[in-house]
Amino acid sequence: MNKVTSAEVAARAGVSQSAVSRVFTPGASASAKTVKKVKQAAKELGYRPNSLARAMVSGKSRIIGLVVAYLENQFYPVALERLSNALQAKGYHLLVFTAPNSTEGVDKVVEDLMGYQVDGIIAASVSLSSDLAERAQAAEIPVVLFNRAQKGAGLSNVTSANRNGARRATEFLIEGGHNRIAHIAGWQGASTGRDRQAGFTEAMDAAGLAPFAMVDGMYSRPVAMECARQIASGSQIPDAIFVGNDHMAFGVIDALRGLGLIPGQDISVVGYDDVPLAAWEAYDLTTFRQPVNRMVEATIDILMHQIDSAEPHAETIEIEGKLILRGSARIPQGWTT
Amino acid sequence: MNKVTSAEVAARAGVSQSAVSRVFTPGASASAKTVKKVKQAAKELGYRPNSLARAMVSGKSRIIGLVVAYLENQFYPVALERLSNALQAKGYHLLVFTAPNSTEGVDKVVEDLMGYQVDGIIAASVSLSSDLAERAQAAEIPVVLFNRAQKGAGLSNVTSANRNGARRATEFLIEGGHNRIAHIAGWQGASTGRDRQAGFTEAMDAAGLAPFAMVDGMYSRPVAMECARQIASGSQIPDAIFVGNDHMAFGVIDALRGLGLIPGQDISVVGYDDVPLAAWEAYDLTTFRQPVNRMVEATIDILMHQIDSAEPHAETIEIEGKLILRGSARIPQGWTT
DNA sequence: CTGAAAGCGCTTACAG
DNA sequence: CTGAAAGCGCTTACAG
Repeated sequence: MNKVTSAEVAARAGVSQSAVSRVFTPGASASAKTVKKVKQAAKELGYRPNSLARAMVSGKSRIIGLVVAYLENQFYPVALERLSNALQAKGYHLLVFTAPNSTEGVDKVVEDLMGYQVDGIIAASVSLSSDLAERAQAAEIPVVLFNRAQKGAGLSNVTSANRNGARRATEFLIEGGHNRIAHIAGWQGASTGRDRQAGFTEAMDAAGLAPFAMVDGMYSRPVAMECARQIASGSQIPDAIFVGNDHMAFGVIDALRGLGLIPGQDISVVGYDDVPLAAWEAYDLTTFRQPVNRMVEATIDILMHQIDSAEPHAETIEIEGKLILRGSARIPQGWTT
Repeated sequence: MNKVTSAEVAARAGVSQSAVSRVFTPGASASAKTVKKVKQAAKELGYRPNSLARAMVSGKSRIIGLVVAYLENQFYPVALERLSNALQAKGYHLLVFTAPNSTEGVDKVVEDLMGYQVDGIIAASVSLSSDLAERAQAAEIPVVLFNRAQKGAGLSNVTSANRNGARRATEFLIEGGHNRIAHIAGWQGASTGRDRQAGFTEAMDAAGLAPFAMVDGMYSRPVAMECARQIASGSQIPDAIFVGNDHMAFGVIDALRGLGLIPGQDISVVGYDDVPLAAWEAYDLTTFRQPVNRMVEATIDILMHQIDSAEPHAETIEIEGKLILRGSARIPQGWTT
């Protein structure tokens, strides 16, 4: 007994194939008697509706495509898990495609995804070519960029308020009395990297401070470690480093300790994201939290809304985060919040 | 222009719909002239074959279902990424279902998966009811348990040689001169937790040593931390702790440090997995490596083989790992490898 | 409420 | 090599 079909169930239950279909279609009408007979027969045969056939005729696959570049940064597995849970609760599932972090790579993968007739696409930490963005729109499949902004492509974006957040993190450092503040920035090829750097610069300018150093850490642990070593090895070293994300900040802390410097004491380190590891004692990282839960909710809201509405339009959502105080950075006198 | 179909391409190219299909079906025959006309028309229209329709008629969806319980333990995101990459290279994709770590929860999710006509299922770190295992077999869909063994259910298993590995890790500790060795075990409801504990016990017995303590850490960070505090707070404390996996070992190290103990100096800590974080300086964890790459390869081999073969049978693969020496545990004199 | 029938977009024998 | 036709397993008007 390989695949059981609705026709077989119908035969056994003594009803038409349409009746079986109705029993398994939410909202369709069937008498209590029919429902009972069909459910009974279905159970005996071990029948489940074929989701693929259903998708073909209804035009809705209830599959959402997720494109991710790398899961090394703990922020993404966390987001993936939340996304999957929330989507499952709504009867959707995630078809996962890993992609190289290049526009061509992502484009190829998104095309594949479109072939699967996904109802929507979430692209995490990657960008699409504008050509592909147009194709997706033509195919009427909603795309939302998660944790990445891309203006003008007609795509929806969900990010935290990166510029604000970075500004506030930097202000925290300034108020803490630091005045040799360096920034190991997020990848400048990504909106998050640029926006956070802009926020840093804004706060420094407002305080009349020049950055001690400002380099691109590429969202890479080894690169960030190397940057930290360079910055903190000279005759004069910074008294604080604002790092473009937690993943790099962990590397920076490791590098600093390797130099004999104690974060939170000799030098302050602040990250961005607040991944679970940031709270672990080994790092105890002060960081600006990106509210993953709310980012996930917003992403799903947009998707669901666009799937339902005939005339979808791109939305840009920025969610405010908050600074989480821990031990890796000196806390200003009387600092609240 | 919403969805472009093969019929539209056929009309434009001046050939039959079947011809279009053949051009896009690997291995089907079409003249160079036809191929050219069709490709041209397809490009103009932005046509891609509908994978769902293809799956329906061919009976192969080229989708593999992945069931995961939790992504907190870094071992799983790493495995997920490798799995996805390797599968993509073969033209398959991962439909991800998150499941509560209970048999009922997993069963429900696997049923959903079967509804999607997946070509195979990978269940990572979860178990299936034997009832469901039978249903999967009846439906002829191969299931492989990743990092979990379950005998007698007729399912394939891929694990590392957990018992051996744990024995070797424990022997390493014994040869290092430790004699008050505790074990904070992996969850005893899981084969990995039990097998590693068995390996620990085996080595201890062989050396004529009684465990200083042996408790179930449930693969949970907070539980493991609490265990470590209890074990290391008395008047006599262990000189070594073998921990059931890295994820717990990080918590154990944090707890120990909180007690003023320095891992690798005052007390040795050995983990199991060798996740990337184990190599980071903040933990510098000596651990027994589970070869993820080879586990992934084996998983995919089994799946591909069973998808192709008419009469598939369950396979059980155990892959040998190796001890990775770092700073969290004292190294025996003259220890090699 | 229910059944017969059309159709979703493909692949694949079957003739030619 | 190529086209006409059947069929994959469903949902959904359409009559009754």
